[in-house]
Amino acid sequence: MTYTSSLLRLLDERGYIHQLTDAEGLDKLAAGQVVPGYIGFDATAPSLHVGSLVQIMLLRRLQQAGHKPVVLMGGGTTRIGDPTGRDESRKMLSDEAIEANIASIRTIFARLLHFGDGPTDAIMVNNHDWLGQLGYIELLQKVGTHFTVNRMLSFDSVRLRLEREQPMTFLEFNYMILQGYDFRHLARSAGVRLQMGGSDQWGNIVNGIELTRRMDGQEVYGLTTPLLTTADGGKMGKTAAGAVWLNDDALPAYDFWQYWRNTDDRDVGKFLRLFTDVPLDEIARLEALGGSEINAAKVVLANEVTRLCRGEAAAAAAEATASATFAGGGLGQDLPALALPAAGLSLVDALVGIGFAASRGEAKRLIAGGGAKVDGEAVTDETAHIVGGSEVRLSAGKKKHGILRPA
RNA sequence: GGACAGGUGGCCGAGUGGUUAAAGGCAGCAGACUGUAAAUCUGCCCGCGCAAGCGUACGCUAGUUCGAAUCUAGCCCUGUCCA
Repeated sequence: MTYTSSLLRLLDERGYIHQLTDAEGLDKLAAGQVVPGYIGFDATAPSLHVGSLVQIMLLRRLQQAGHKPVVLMGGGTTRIGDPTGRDESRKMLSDEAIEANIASIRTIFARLLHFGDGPTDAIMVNNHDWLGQLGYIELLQKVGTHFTVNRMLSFDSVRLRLEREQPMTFLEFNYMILQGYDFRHLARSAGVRLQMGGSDQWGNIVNGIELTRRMDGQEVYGLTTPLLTTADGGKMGKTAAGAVWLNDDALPAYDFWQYWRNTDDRDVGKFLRLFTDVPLDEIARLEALGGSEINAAKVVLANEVTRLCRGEAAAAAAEATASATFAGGGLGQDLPALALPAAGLSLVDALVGIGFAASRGEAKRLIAGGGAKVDGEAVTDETAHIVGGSEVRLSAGKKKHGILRPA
């Protein structure tokens, strides 16, 4: 359908919309007033990773279209764990750890959203503030009466778990009730009218909408984004080294830049639309590039995403390093580095020390397989020694490069 | 509380006394081909050691045995059914 509100038009043309609970209703609302909308985030780690970036960008779009982003930190629900898609119950975190995580995660939102007291300024809330107050009996009375177990059992998050004969605790089973309550609470206390989230959150969002309608007679809306996978079928944001973290201190900017630079050809256009502010006509031009020319589009993607998440300077430095290292065959200053003692260093120790191999055995296998290079030359002798005294370029495979600097 | 089934390497999943550091698959790493892409083919894939080898590992603990992932007992956890 064609939307009249700038919000839905923007979201639609950049590929954020998977499902809407009431497209017409929301379109009308968004065309006529500032719509506060929220997305919930977990506080299980000190940083969010690339898998959450669609949601963060969605809040950014909301603000760009003149509405109000509400970042909901799951300080309360993190103490429970969302059963969705997980085979195992989540570990419980201490209150202090959760608070510290929220503070750390806040820094990434500060880069991508404008916070403040104005009508379209972003705000951050923590559901521990209201869920923590709730008494069990009170919750059962107020909220429990609006849920039937029959229906709860039919939700994918529960059903799949049962079908796979994976355990699900009562604690987790309650997650959806608390999630639904969040929406109703935010609708009442902050005038929130929209909840967004990944497609796996559909059931939770619908629950919240119904609960809000039943308890308060208030009409609220839901929107989900498509499940993002890479073109080769993998999950977004996972690499060998682990998750691609958004926070500066969780992953070096150069590695973050490289993650985007190595995007599959087929994903370039999609990622540019979702993760950058590059205008659509420019994206259309970039994704039409054929053959190796598409690499130029990948550089734009890497630069833009890094700029948004890590800042202008970090993006420029990462690009300069990549350019010097790959195109120039030289050394960029942002590469991982290791001190090289005057007496030199064994190749094995150098590979382990700089982080290209997790153990000495792995380093030896890398060497034996022909993947270790010193100053661009493959070295296949496990006992090779690197002499000290001058700067050395150390590589593992074609993509991982580092510098050994005389100490 | 009872009966039955099950708990194996990052994941899935074989393995029922020695030749098992444990088949196979996925994921991952490297090589070839390329464009820092994909697909494909090849090699690698617990740790330490130059090596012979040593250490650690099949839910936990104690046993049987020359020898246990494999047998026994107790315990913990999960599922299904019964109460």
